[in-house]
Amino acid sequence: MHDVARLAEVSVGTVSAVVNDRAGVRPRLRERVEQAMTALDYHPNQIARSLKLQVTHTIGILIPDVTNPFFTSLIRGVELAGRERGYSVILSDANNDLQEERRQLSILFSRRVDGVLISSSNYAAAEDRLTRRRFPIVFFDRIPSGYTGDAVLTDNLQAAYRAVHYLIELGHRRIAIIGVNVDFAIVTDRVEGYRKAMQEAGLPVPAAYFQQGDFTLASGYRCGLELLALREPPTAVFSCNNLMTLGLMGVIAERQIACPAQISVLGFDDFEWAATFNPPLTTVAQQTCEMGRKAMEMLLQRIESPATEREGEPGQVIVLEAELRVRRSTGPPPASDRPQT
Amino acid sequence: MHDVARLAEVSVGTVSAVVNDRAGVRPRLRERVEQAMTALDYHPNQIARSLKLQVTHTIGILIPDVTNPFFTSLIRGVELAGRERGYSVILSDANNDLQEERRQLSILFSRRVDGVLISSSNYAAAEDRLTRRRFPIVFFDRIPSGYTGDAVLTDNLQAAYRAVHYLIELGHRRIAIIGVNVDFAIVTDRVEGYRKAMQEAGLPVPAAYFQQGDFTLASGYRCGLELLALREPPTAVFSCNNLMTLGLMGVIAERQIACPAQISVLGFDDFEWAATFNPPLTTVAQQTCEMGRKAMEMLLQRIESPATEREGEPGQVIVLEAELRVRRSTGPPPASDRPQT
DNA sequence: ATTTGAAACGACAACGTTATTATTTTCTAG
DNA sequence: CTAGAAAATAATAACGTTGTCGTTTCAAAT
Repeated sequence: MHDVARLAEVSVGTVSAVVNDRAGVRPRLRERVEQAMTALDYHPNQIARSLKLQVTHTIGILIPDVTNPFFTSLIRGVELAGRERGYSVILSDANNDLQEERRQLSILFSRRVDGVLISSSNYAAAEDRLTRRRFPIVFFDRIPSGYTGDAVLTDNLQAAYRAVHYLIELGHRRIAIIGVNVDFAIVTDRVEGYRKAMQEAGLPVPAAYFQQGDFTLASGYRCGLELLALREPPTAVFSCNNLMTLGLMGVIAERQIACPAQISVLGFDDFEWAATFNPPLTTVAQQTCEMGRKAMEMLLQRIESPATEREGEPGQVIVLEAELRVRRSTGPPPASDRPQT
Repeated sequence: MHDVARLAEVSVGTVSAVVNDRAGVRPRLRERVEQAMTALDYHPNQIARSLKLQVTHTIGILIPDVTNPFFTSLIRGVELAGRERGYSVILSDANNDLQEERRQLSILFSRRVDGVLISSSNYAAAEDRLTRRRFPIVFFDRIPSGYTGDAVLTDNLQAAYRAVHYLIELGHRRIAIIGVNVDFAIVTDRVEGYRKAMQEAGLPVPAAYFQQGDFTLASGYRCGLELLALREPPTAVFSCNNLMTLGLMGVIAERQIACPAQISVLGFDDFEWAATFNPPLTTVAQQTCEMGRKAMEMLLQRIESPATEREGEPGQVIVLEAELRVRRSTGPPPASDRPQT
């Protein structure tokens, strides 16, 4: 900057003024400065600027698994929204590890990110340090129960309810679910939606139809195995996340069980190639990219509103609708299992 | 830091010394400082530190598409390697857009990242500004032809050659390829491997068997459509990337063509659920996570070696082997198409 | 021409660190 | 005990910006 100032024969203050295009610098000078900048290939040092301004225009995003397509689609939304307003994003993959999540959070804080977006592997980690300080933070998707701050999530209960209801309407009576044994609304609500739909239809839910995975493909495979080994296997399965659905489809293909003829599969989470799967998967599609976008916008709004305003405000929650995408992994149950009418 | 110093009744210099645990501070004082730090919940300001040290311990990674599983797996490797050495990563998704790539690169530079990892959508953008300055940069995967600096990539030619050779050994004679019309070694080498295998076997490659996609699922679908519409459709298809393979599988399932009985499919790029696909996909598996890791390590090595050393050194290139994972989307051609022996 | 008010510009102190230099304390040996 | 060396601590100038506050320049009005 000093070099630019010297070359253009102005003071550094003036250079700063043209960089941030503040009013009050005469066209002639401005031009001279701009020429000097390109001549020297000068790029303002954002680090120095951050130090001075106490603002980094950087946010951190902390997710449990970068390789999960749900999150990558979401990241795209975050990036897009951030880019429009000049924010960069530091990516942290907690790898489903609590310790790691806490450590990453601490690093982000040290780097003075202006805020963080988080899909938690765990609640406490985020809560203790950041929210207590009224640090701008918004949770999305995996929101721990009991959290009352800013968040954006899908209407999981309603979405699950409708999905299972659809299966019931197709004539299924023996419907299993693959859930996850953690205390996130994302899971409990989906299970609740399932229960509600089943209960309304007067359908029983034997304990064996209630499987617990852990979000991974392998666990979906394992649960599928259990379900198919049952004396009375389900005619439809509702799987609570994308990777578990894929695992389940793995067993089904392996055992050469006809889908949907013998068993219907309906999975939560859509992804680009769900439609080219064989059979094309019926899914509950969340607005992933939109979720990322909304979460980012919410965060930026918090960041850019003065701290005093933040103080009193209650947590804001955005709920997105999900869409049932009927493809060909669901169909009526086998004739022998149809309810007599 | 001043507060900590005041509370511990020492100078800021001493606090700095204990934070960076430099030698020469007596145990008694050190303890007092540490107590003060925890009492005030002090976290060193990395921004100020970066400004002073002229080093950010941050690298940028620029990729063409975050939602592509190939890249996400790679990102994981990058993160892992970075974490071990205290580096954070700023993610930039160029979205396959040249303009955007250039802009993002400029932003990364302004943020004074210590280096960048890039899988290019385009060559010139990266070249002009960064490499000319001997800025630490390593390319991976999508490396523009003509680039001579640091890079890590798969032995694409060999991998493609072996894949196609495998198809030929199965008895296929009419083998098509879905490539991409860009000047990246990643593509040209795969095509070259295909050609080499075909030529060696004395097999013809009609122009119609040579399709051009653009890395996307939709393009794979489109190319598949073209191939199947041929008067003499291929009995096997070699697809040059994961999304195009998925698109191709889409058409095949839609048209109810038996795979592998009627047509074999072999795709470049493996992914977690390729094995649970129906049929399980035969793929060429690159060491994605390892590629990320290696690229990061190479970059960090450049960064941490003094600039003078960097000057003369020629570009370093790491070549990784790929593995052919035979699953069930490939098999012998239909009986009518078998070569007479 | 001179005054006057506004608009342009420059000097300089921060921002939170680190590293160098200067100063004080502690220890060792005569 | 005290001189001297060695070790520990303090003071302070950077790092590259921004914004405040004087000071200068300019254009219009007298």
